[in-house]
Amino acid sequence: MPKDGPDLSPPTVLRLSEYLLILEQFSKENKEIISSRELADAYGNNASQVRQDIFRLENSGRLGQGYSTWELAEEIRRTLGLSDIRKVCIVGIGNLGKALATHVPFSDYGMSLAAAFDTSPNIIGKNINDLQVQDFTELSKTIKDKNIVIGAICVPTNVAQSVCDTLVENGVRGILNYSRIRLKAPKHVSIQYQQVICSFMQLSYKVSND
Amino acid sequence: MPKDGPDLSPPTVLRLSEYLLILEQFSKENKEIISSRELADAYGNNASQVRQDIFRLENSGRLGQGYSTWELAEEIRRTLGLSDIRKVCIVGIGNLGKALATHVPFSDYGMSLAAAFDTSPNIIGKNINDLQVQDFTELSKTIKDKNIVIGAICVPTNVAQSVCDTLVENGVRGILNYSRIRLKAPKHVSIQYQQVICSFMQLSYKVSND
DNA sequence: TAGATTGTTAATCGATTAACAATC
DNA sequence: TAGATTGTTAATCGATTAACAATC
Repeated sequence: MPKDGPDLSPPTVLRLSEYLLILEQFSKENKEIISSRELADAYGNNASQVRQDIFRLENSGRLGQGYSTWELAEEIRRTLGLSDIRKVCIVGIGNLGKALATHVPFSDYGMSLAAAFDTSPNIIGKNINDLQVQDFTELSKTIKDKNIVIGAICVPTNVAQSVCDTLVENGVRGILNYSRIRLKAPKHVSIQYQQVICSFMQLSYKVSND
Repeated sequence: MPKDGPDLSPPTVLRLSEYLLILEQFSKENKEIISSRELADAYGNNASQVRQDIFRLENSGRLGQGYSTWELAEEIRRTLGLSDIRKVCIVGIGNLGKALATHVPFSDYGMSLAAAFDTSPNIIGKNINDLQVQDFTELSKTIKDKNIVIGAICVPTNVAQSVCDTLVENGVRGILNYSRIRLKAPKHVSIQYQQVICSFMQLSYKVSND
């Protein structure tokens, strides 16, 4: 029983987060029990991998009976650290930042968008979802006061590194980077790259080769 | 010498596309030669993996001398199918679609944004980067006429599947999905999921566990 | 030349898939 | 009960890392 300590592999963590969206869907359709096979069909992998992923959780289904949609979702949430509402900020409220702020369902998944920053006077003070866009100069204070640990960088490439530095200085440990440069940050900081152009390139390769 | 046929693993394809951004950077700084070590340092992996990735390409560097920044970039582009300009469309020109249309540097990486669609009369006819947003009803004809093979879905979740179906019917074989549902499509169609909330969840896990 | 660096094979590591007893 | 399904170990597969001869 080597089942303790949180040490899920990155692919497993990614899939768990994606299962959560699917479980949400099933939940809405009032499906209370789901089997590894059904989840696999919805996801596009196989039942064995689903069970292997769920096996890593602290506890899970009922032997021989499938998983309770609700309990499984709850357990995934807990494992991903979403039980206590995690606070997030967005830096740079252009089209992209605005899109994230308005369309990402933070509150459905144990997070809350706690602050948004920009430097443009046209944007500062505007409201997005009951949240007022703040001046970038207030970033340090706000992040510390509100205990924000995750930040999305949606600023132009040339200022991305300096925004990253400021975030890190003030205690942010998870960064979603939409700029096109590779950021330098201390090892304790996790960076997720969202380089849209790279996704298009991957598609180009696939389209060329089958 | 088992070096033919295009059969790069997904992680390798992803990294190659990311190397390309880095090479671009070095190129701008007039660095003409780059070693596997330098590239690895910039990327954040190790020289061995860089060489292994490049080894998969048809040809590459000069033994003992490093890689020509320009030639390597060109070879990656070729391998990813970006030599002949690949045409792309975006469906749904809300904040997100607008952000992609304006900020993704398609033309720097062998692609071209050839069409954009929406259903709202407020948006149809507007110009983005010399491109006029078209009525969604023109999608089928336009995609076929212009030979568009890649599409980004930036529409609300409830219509995403039907947009996907229309794209596939008209010959699109690569889809970037920004909606929150899992799309059903024939096997010859590649789908890349860009579920932003999942990226945030992955960060949450990392932030919780180190 | 000697030091640096690639191309390429081999070794290691990790992730996926298969299998099946235990359970409901 | 019999059929379905999980939990978990073992087997397979693939990706990363190490090593080093060949080359400049």
